[in-house]
Amino acid sequence: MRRRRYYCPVEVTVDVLAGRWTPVILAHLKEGVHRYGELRRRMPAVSEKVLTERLRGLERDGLVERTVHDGVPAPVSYRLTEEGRSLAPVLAALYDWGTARAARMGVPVEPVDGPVTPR
Amino acid sequence: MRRRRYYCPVEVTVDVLAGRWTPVILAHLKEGVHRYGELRRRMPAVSEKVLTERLRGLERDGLVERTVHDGVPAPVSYRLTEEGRSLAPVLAALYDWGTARAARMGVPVEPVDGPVTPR
DNA sequence: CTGCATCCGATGCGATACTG
DNA sequence: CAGTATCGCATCGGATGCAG
Repeated sequence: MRRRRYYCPVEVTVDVLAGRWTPVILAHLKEGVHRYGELRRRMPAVSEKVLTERLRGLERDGLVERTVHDGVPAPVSYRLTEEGRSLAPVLAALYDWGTARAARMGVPVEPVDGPVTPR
Repeated sequence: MRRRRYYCPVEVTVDVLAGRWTPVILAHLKEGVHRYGELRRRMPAVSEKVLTERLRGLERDGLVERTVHDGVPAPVSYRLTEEGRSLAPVLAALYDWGTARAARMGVPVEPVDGPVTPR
């Protein structure tokens, strides 16, 4: 973990989900196994650098598993670990509130490759 | 909102909850109205600068309401707005997962409910 | 008590170019 | 296809000092 002492459980969660894109990556992986390129398509606004950095960090924290498959070039897939799947309620809550907030604010949300529907 | 386009509802939520301390502040306010000093006591690791910045931002985003009471010096209290209270499921999920994660990792979480702990 | 002002380092993030 | 390497800006956030 990053800090010595925690005074609220929320601080623990925030440490793991830190960064602008970490929760978004996990929300997509919650839907199933995804290739690197699939994640890129679903997150057009994130740079390759940041996407890779976050995936490495999530791997280090034990939330995501990286698998290199046979093939040329070698396909790489990412999936949630058991620990990562335990975040499902958090990710669903983030998703639901974002949906409602966007509706209240009249802000459009345009998923790529069809809806990214949780659950 | 910060960005023009959203490709996933989670991005909307993350924009509002951005920052290391924002979710923690909201989680404390979810428990009830709090004075500035009470928030300081419950969040010993955050600086006054950041706490004030976040509270102002949350006020701007319509999640928190700031009230100056009579008295010298004037007491100031903070409470969630209706929009802020709509975050309750998100905050509860963050809290619950943090609690479980800390237990799995053997990391202690020590809430400050009593007197001030000086830094 | 509740803050604001200032400084400043650390980190996050985006853009671009390049590679096995 | 799935990354690395590099650069530079922006933002975050901690420390300190001061004020009404």
